[in-house]
Amino acid sequence: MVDENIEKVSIPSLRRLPLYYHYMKILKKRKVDYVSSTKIAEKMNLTPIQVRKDLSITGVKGRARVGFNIKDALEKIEEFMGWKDKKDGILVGCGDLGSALLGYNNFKNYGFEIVAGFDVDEKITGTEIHGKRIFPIDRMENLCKRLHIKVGIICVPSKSAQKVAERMIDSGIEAIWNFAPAALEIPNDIALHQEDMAASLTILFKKHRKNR
Amino acid sequence: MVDENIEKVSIPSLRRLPLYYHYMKILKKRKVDYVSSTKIAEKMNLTPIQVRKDLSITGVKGRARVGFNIKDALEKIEEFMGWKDKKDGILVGCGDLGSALLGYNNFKNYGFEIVAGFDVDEKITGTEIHGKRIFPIDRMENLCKRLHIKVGIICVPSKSAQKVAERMIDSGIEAIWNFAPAALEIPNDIALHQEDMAASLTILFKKHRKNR
DNA sequence: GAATTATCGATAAAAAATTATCGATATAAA
DNA sequence: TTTATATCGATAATTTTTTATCGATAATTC
Repeated sequence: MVDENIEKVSIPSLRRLPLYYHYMKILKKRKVDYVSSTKIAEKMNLTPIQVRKDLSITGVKGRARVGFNIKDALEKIEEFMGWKDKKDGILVGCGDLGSALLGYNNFKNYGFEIVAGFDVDEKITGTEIHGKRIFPIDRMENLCKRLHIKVGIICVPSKSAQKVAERMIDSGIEAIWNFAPAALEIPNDIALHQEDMAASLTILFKKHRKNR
Repeated sequence: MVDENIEKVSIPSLRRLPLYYHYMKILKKRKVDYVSSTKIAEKMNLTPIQVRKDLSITGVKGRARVGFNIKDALEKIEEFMGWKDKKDGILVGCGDLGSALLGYNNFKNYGFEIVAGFDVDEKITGTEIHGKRIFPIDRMENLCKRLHIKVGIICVPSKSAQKVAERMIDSGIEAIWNFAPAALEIPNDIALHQEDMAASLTILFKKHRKNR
């Protein structure tokens, strides 16, 4: 059931589900057992209907007059979001942002782990950052293929991003998470998610303007 | 015209516009003068119609059989996205991610600048990170009010995020960019943009699954 | 110079996402 | 025990977003 639905869920829903999850995590810590869609919706300025609809896709069932069992809901969200499947990834470009991501502790909560970093800078290759070993880029293909790594994070400057992406694809990477402000040209069968600070900032400012 | 439309543009459009922008920036560097929606769409696996529609909201006009003048389009996108208006912000939580953002050079391309960082850790308050001064949190209200700062970035651990958000609001902050994996409860008139690694990762993996 | 073609932009159609309605149900109050 | 109420979940309506259609236009080819 989940396996059928995961293909049909909308991106906005995928962005909202983690919010419900974060909130329910807090409630669980406070020993709360149930929460209603009304309550959740209030907290995040959404409609209860939307919250119910989003939650329903995970397969969790609510109880009339009571709401959703928090333990169940957390479980179902984790399952649906695929956070229980372990996935390894590599990161290229160990500058400030790359290093920060290498040390980002929350990835493990979502089933993800960065197993190694790559960089061109010989001053850092051979060292460790946040406990992750950093290799020169020409080691990428071998390492990825050997460990069957399918996820790559790009944190290099824009002008090198395309080249790195191509190299990742040659290394067997099938999903690219791009933090460089660059429009990558990649084959249709490679998954790409663009993390765009420009877009984020603009969305924030747009909301701000609307509020005034 | 832009002022009317900015209220009506969809979030997905706002996420796509920077991609067109990045791509056209590259073309401009290569001395290309015109590009068609067909070409752009091809590069990023979209439809030409969607590209035209997105671009049209910025006010840029294309030429039949030729496409869009790149210089004009870049200009119009910058204007429409509000990247020409200068905005200052502060950042709370100068750990790995916070520090990386303090040193993120691209913000200035989008009219944004972080003018100061705040932290509880006395080992770093009083110092500078990437040239930005770091203050203890109790200085926030005074500084924000004095400099009329309206934008705040949260990079603290989840459990402190709500408290920091409230403190920001008390300090006059009107737009919050939250990097902590926490669902903030804030008044309706405060703009909030959640940067959620959990959501991003999941969207990436979902795309990946679909491709296989 | 006429025919062909690529592209735009306006409008229409289709698809997707959000919101509303309402009967069913479970708890609490009378 | 009965009544009132909060909530769910299914379905319907609405709104928003995406995609298709098509005439107009500008460059290219014949």
